[in-house]
Amino acid sequence: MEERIDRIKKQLHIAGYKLTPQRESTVRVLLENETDHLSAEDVYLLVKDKSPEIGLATVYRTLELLTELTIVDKINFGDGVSRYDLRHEGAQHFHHHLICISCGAVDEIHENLISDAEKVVEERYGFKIKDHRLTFHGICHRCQDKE
Amino acid sequence: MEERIDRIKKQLHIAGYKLTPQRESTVRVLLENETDHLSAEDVYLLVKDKSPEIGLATVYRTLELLTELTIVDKINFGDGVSRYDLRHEGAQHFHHHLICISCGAVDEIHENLISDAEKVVEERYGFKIKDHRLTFHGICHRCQDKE
DNA sequence: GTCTTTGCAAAACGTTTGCAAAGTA
DNA sequence: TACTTTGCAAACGTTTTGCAAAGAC
Repeated sequence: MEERIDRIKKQLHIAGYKLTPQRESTVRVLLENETDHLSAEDVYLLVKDKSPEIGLATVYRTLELLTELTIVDKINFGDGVSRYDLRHEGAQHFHHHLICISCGAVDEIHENLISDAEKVVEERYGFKIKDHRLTFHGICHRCQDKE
Repeated sequence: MEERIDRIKKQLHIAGYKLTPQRESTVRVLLENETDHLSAEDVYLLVKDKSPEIGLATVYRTLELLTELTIVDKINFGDGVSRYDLRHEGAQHFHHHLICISCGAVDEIHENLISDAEKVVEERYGFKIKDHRLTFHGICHRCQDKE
């Protein structure tokens, strides 16, 4: 936890930014809820519990900054809000998501499922890949068991 | 063109809806701009050229309806607007996208690049896939040539 | 003292909704 | 007639912005 905060602090400094108390609170909330997919509002409410003076705009600005530095990834599951997901330590690729259309759960897949696809895209389409988004929509194993 | 309109008309009728002039204009715009990735506003402006009386709300309602019937797919490239993409005739899977972070171009890939990944997801994660979204972000071949 | 960051409120933006009028079977 | 669809304007929810105050180096 503390090492990860430290590393993020360094990343900010290198880019010319400070890890202010508000930014640190925001980062901590993201770290403590790493498997969730929090919206800016979600983050704001959680940060507010511990630092009630924080403003929503600051949370938005912090999330934008973290996105720029690829510390978090901004994702959109099509429900009208952006969600923010910490990029995993040393992961060169953004993980994939399984969205259950029955219960709404969002599960993560951390193994790389598309290295073959990437090869095709780079070689056959001459496209230099920097990032990707892969999301499956369907029925999760829990909802299938219920039936 | 006309056959595709007819087929969509039938799909609407089966589901209990009519192909009104406004809906037809909207569908025509989508067909005429099939490789683009139009936002609701884009569609509205194009429809307005030919049918100036149409309202933006009608376009939104039509696009929502077409999405429900899986005639179009609603996609979100993370720029704050939903875009609408005609599902290809007989395509059992939604196509993939290459987004150039240099020039903003969005290219489509119609071959299925992720059948292996889908197998893994279904078998190893017990997830019943209904749909997917795969987008690559990077530098397109045109921008690479420019350098 | 300069430059960055913050909180607040207002504004902006895309999208949805209520409703009365128009259209359709 | 009963039901669907439309256009308009207003409302909505999320995100961004202007600005003066506070903070950091």
